[in-house]
Amino acid sequence: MGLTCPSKSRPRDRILDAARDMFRKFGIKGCGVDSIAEAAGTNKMTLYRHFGSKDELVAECLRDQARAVADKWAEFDAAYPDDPLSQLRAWVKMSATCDSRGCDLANAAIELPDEDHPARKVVEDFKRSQRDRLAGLCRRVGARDPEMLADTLSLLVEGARVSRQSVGPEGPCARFQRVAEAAIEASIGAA
Amino acid sequence: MGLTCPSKSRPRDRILDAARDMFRKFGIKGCGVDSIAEAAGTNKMTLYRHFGSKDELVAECLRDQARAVADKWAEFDAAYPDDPLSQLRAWVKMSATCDSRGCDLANAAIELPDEDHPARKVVEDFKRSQRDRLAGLCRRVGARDPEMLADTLSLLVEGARVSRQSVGPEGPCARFQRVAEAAIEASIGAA
DNA sequence: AGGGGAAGTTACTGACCGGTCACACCCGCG
DNA sequence: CGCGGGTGTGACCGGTCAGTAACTTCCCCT
Repeated sequence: MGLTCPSKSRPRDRILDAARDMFRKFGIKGCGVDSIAEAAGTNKMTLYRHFGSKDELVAECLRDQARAVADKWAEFDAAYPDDPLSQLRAWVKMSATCDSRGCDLANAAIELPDEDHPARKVVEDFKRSQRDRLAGLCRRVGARDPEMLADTLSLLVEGARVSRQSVGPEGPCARFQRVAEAAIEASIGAA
Repeated sequence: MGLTCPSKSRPRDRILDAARDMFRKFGIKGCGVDSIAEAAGTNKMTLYRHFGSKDELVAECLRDQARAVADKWAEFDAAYPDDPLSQLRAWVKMSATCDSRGCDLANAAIELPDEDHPARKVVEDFKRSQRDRLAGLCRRVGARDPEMLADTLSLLVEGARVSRQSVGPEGPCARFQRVAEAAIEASIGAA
């Protein structure tokens, strides 16, 4: 069964986990495939047998995290069925209390300027679907201008995540939740 | 024999310019000192005589850009003396129409997770002073909650810049200016 | 004219990079 | 038993990295 134990799981999953951790700690370009394999308790050869290249490993890693976020949305939907406002608030709260290293997808886009990198498409698709999901909620919540609110929230959460990395958690991002909730309230209050 | 015509200026300035350009194009970790020196029409040795290390070059580069932004603020102050609202709007407009590769300072913070990197302090100081300047303007403009407005605008502009890199200029950042101006208006309208 | 500092040149170090190879191993399955 | 696929091992490739040394050449200033 799904033992969380160290190395009994499949190498592929361990590599993915280790890569995510190391990319976060040192940046994508900041760690080599050898160290990733070692951190995963395996070796470079096995890594290359599962992922054709480092670039592909990065892309798959990001796909994995995109899936995790999709699961979060599903959780919110299950927790507050037919209650888009609560879902929206839960999402804001989650975004406010998440890890200090920001959004790995956005970070990857910044760290990999090459438009042809396989990770770029993953990031773009993810961010777009993220905004669409948000816009759907804004519509269902009865916002005066749902598209506008969706973009506002998108910008705020993106800004909060990058601000936390550059000035720390005591900076502008400390007020993110209040600002975001005020934006929601203003948009549905004036309907 | 003057092959290197395009460069009459001092090597140090050329290196700084070339480094800025290349860091933007390929990322900081994405280009070596040798290529930077070559792009600057000089050589690695001269680069190392002016900047002790690549890390120091990065830091100096960012200090340079921080100075450029400070100059922008001075311009706004000169263009609209004693008119904080116009200054604020000019800053919003500038932030909306700036280059597509985002804020180099914030990008550096994301690309260099090591807290001890000399560039990190530069970024943190810059972002903090940036927010303070903004807060000062928000106060003078008579905003209901100046600190809140300053943080809102900080988050929005930071978000717009990173969003432009991950989803492109047609994404949420396209509505940045409208959102930001609405936030300003809401904050001074309700005074 | 000449002296000195700044700049250019070449070559080098040692480490590390992404990626590949050949080969030994282990373990479940028939 | 033997077979085969997934895994581990270590060596290896060519290239690039940051950083240094020793020497030459240029140009500005007195």
